[in-house]
Amino acid sequence: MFDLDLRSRKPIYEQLIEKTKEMIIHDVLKPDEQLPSVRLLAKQLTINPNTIQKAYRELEREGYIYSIPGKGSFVANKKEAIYDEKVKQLEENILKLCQEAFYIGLKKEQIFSIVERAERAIRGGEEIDSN
Amino acid sequence: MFDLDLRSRKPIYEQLIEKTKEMIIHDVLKPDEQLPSVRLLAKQLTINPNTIQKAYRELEREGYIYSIPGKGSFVANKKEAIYDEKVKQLEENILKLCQEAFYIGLKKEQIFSIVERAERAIRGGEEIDSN
DNA sequence: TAACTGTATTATATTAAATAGTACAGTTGT
DNA sequence: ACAACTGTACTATTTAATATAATACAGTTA
Repeated sequence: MFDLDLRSRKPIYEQLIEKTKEMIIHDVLKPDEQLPSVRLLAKQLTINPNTIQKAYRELEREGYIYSIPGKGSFVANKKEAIYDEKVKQLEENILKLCQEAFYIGLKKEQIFSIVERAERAIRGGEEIDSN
Repeated sequence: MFDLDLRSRKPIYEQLIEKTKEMIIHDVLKPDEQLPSVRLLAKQLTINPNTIQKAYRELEREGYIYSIPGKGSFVANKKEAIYDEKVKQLEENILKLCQEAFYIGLKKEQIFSIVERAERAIRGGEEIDSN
């Protein structure tokens, strides 16, 4: 579930934050679903509980989860806000890359074909949604 | 010229590598043009010469520049190879982002409009090339 | 009450990044 | 020949971020 690369140059807590965000955005973790406790997850990942807590603290600060002392940590039900932010961020990144691509001479058609390739890659692995 | 953010969480030498690559790709630095010496650039950026050398060493390893002991460091004239690699890398990144975008529900038309916005942003600031 | 939960704190260890200093050999222009 | 450049190499040290370790406290749950 929370599989992360302990030998990466990227900090563990950052990886954990990213993975958790992804799972929330992709609805792998449902709203109000309980997350594993800091101690349990630390044991499972064989890392320190403080590292987990650091990640959870940041996730709560950004509104992805909420924590109740004594009860546990849960997925926030603010999917719209989070989703909108994610879309905005994606758009920014795509825009930036496309500008770079145009800047060094790629043509619009080349980028369109990449977009279509991405669509096929995704649509191929999912049931058709009829819209 | 080599303006970089000394307070970034990103290592200085990595920033320097990226900036230099950009300038080479964008032809701001021409083939066989001499780069500032490690000592001079270190003084200009008020950082340590070793940090510059680390960046130059990596740039040479990747084929972006070549260094001649006693003479200096120069921009490599392998633009085609570097360019091809850059294009490939850009395509990979765009593909990845588009897959992510499709995955969370964006439509092809939305991404196309982003691509076109990027094109306008670039074409607006350059003379038309007639192809 | 026992065993969970989140939270907080302090101290320590580890590692990467950056600095500092020195040295050696090749190049360049005077 | 000489002074002033160049790249390169090496060791030692400092700094900051990351991660660990060990506790502690309070609320929750069965």
